[in-house]
Amino acid sequence: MKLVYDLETTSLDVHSCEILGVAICIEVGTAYYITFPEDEKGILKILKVLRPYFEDDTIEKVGHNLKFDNQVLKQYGINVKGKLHDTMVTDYILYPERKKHGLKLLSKLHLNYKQIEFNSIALGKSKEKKTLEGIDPKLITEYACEDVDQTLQIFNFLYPKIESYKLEKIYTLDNRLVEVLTAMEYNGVTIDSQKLLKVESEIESRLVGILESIGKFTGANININSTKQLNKLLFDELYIEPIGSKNKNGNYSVSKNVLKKLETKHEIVKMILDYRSLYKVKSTFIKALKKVNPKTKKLHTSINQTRTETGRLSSSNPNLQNIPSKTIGSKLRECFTASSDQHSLIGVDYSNIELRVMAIISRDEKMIKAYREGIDLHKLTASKVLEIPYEDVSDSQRDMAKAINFGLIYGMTSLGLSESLTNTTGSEYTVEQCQNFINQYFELYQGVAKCKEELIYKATINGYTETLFGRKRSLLNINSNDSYKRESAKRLAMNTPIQGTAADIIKIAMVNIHDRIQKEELQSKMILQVHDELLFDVPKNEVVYMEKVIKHEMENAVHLPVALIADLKTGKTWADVH
DNA sequence: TATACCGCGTT
DNA sequence: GACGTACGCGGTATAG
Repeated sequence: MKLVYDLETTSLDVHSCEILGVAICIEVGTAYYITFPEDEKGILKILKVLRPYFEDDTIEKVGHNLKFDNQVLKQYGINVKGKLHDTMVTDYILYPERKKHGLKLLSKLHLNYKQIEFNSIALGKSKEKKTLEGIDPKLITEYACEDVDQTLQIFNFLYPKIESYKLEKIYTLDNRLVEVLTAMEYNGVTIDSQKLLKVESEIESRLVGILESIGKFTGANININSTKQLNKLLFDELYIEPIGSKNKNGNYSVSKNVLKKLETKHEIVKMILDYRSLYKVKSTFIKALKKVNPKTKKLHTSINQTRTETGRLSSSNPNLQNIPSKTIGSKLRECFTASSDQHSLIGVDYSNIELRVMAIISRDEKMIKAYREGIDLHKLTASKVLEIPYEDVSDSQRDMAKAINFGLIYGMTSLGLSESLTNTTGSEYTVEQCQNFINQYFELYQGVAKCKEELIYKATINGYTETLFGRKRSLLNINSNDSYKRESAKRLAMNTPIQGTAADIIKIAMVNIHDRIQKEELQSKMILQVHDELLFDVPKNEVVYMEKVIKHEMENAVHLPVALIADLKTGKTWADVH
């Protein structure tokens, strides 16, 4: 038996919404039984009746976006147990290239059924604030029961495809991850708001200072944030010679890279660059960290499981995966703290996971040997490409090689590499030099060169590319007549297996760590994932044990020809442990 | 008000 | 004419 359910709530905020009703659908043979409490006051009664079923781990659960419903239930003290089948996740696994996986859309696409639209029954002016609060229970009942019925039908339609597309491993992994992400979102992260305000005022005063300096060269109220106004100022009024050509809006690019090249032409350019980076921090990141939930006093991000084409997770409202880490960024990461004085943060990241995956997928002998012998791969690359002894590789030469190694993962072209090298090393590299580096690179790592050709060939035949665990991404443009589209698809044929396999691996580790925490009834909490990094909030008496658990589960998530290494740090703030 | 585009933070 | 992956989001400009 499977229990299918769908909650209707007063809002999308899991920490402050109220449940208006629960639609339940149980499949008995081929007949469905659907119910929904029409009496608003009956909710608690209904939940009481349903609780044993929700918490019964022998009953499998089916739902659409269970991460939401299960958080709401948790808010009501119900911990859902048992195997989860999420139709949103299932559709994503089958069709990751489709950006949307909403229930109504799936109903139309897969069952050709037109569902009642939420907006047609909900009240509210702006579309963000629509609510079911105060709506006739009969209407909600009709709506909710249709939702839950369609969910089961979609499940029955999609589930067999998982097997026929050989996606069982990924299906199990991603659906088990639902429970992990539910807990992570629900836990939230602790923000030191006092410190945040200090950082903000510091930035504000620096911004005021810079604006004053800039004012000496400009008319009254110029808006530095406007690329159009900046064009007028730099190129028309200050007669700086522009670089490159005009974009489709008739402006020259005034991006960071361009401005850096213009820095020597006028002292205002440096000021603009400083202004930009500070303003970005204030307008984007400080603002984001202020979204602490007043009820829980935590910052709750949304961890999206169905938005990327590679299998990675993404984070939004706010995005906590792009909090700066360099220079000024460390100030921001200091604001992410342990939840109390009795807790610590543990930060852990996979060392070079994508390059290790590259070595594994390509079975390149030199790469594998280097990792087995603990040789620094960036240094090795530098020594071979630059034809100098391994011991003589300088830090900047290592940086250069690192950029090449990364470029490889992204499917570098000589032009892209020269941009990147000029950026990361600060000195100029011609396109010809870079083409030479690339040639040297593939000469050195012949297994990688061969693997690249194979992956492209396979994608051409299959129309898709896949990770080590069988996660697929279709590449319809791989045979396109448009060479730009075709070359782009070729890069994806190579990049997706690497990025996606790394994503699969950390997901496996997350599930296993979460299982340990549950089974051993530990109080530690996983609170963030940033692609190759995990962050935990840990009671001090569990620190030593958790360090062992986390490191072990990450390094042993899978067993492959190249070992995985997890570097771990414990401290008070995210800045300490990164 | 909605959409397009630029720019930029992370990996 | 562009020109290395994957994202989310803040800003201005413009269309309706």
